[in-house]
Amino acid sequence: MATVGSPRTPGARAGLSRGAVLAAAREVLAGDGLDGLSMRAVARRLDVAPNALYSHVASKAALIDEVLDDVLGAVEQPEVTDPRAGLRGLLMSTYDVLVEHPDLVPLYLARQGARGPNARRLGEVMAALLARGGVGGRPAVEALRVLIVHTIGFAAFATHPPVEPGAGGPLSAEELRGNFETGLGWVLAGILG
Amino acid sequence: MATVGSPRTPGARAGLSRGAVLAAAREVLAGDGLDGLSMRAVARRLDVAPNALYSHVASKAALIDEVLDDVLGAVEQPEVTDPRAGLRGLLMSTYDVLVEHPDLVPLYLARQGARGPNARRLGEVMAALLARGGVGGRPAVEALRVLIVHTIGFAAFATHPPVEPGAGGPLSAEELRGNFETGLGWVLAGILG
DNA sequence: CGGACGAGCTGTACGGTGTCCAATATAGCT
DNA sequence: AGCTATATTGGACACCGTACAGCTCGTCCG
Repeated sequence: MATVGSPRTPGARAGLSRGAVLAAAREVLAGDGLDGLSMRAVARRLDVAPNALYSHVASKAALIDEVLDDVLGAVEQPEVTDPRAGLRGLLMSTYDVLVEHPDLVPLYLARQGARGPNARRLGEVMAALLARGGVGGRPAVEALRVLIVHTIGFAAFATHPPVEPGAGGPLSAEELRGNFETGLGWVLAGILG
Repeated sequence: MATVGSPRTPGARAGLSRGAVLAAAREVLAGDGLDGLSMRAVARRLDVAPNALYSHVASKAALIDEVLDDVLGAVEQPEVTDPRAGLRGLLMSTYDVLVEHPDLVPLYLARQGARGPNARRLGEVMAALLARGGVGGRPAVEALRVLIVHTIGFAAFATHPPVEPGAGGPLSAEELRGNFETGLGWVLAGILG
């Protein structure tokens, strides 16, 4: 999960750390949902005054950004070098990670993905796979965008299903995942020919 | 834009109406952006106490839901009956409408589309087009989902561009629209064969 | 060993939010 | 005219994010 510890700076009392704040935020999120995620709630969970958080995090938005990127650290990077299989594996893993954190998905949605080092790393891996498949430059940027949209968007559907437009009962997680993979196949076919 | 007027109920003072509240909310949104959209701001614009809004709208969430569905009334319904052309036209129009309301897009994103009558009507039209293309039942539901995800997701990219992963300057609105249409073509090819 | 430094944390406070309650004003119907 | 149902108000509650000043304490320098 790639949470880092602080390297013992001078004047540091025993208490908090950036990682602890991050962890507490994720616990609050898991327990009380997105609406329950407030600075005060995080501080309460750490038995600390709300302002104390600001020694470790610039703002609530920054906190959320860090949580989002942190979670992406769990995405498995494919060992295959075949573009289609690699992208499929990477994005399926991304989808799985997102679905494991339902409360975070609307946040990814609202921010169009994360922005930290983990997210950047994933973007680079995807770009490399595309390049290996002969897709580079502007088309690669476009393809990347379609893939990311499809993945986050579908994770959102899986975690926060809206009203079903047609008919049929609620879909199981497996069906949804299959649905995602099918659509992913279409998109990859379009990208890689 | 399909805003409705109230049919003059007894005891009604000259003032407000559900439609007026909706309109004021959209004006605030256009003027001050999403962050500026508060019940108090809407009330201020109507020269009215904040609580007065609650006579016409159940909650802020309900207000937002109605605004979202309202905007969808501007989507052009295709006259064509050919599934591919019809879906393409419908979704391109949806994309255009979404892009015209940048501040609303994150809200569509967060709620996975709208839920009111306009949204339902669009869903039915799409389902009918799919059925005419020989896609029905569960596969139609899946296809619908992929299409909606692609459209809203891409509108989000167009209106709130994240950091570009690869390289190249910022994309123009036309390029983005073309990018959307290309991806849409891939998806439609996958759905309709 | 002692003092200074600087970071972590707290108390307090400001301006904002969504929304509930009781009370008032107003329009239409009988 | 009186009644009733509704719209609207004033006030309040419980939160929110976060800025500022000050205290506490570990660490380092002299």
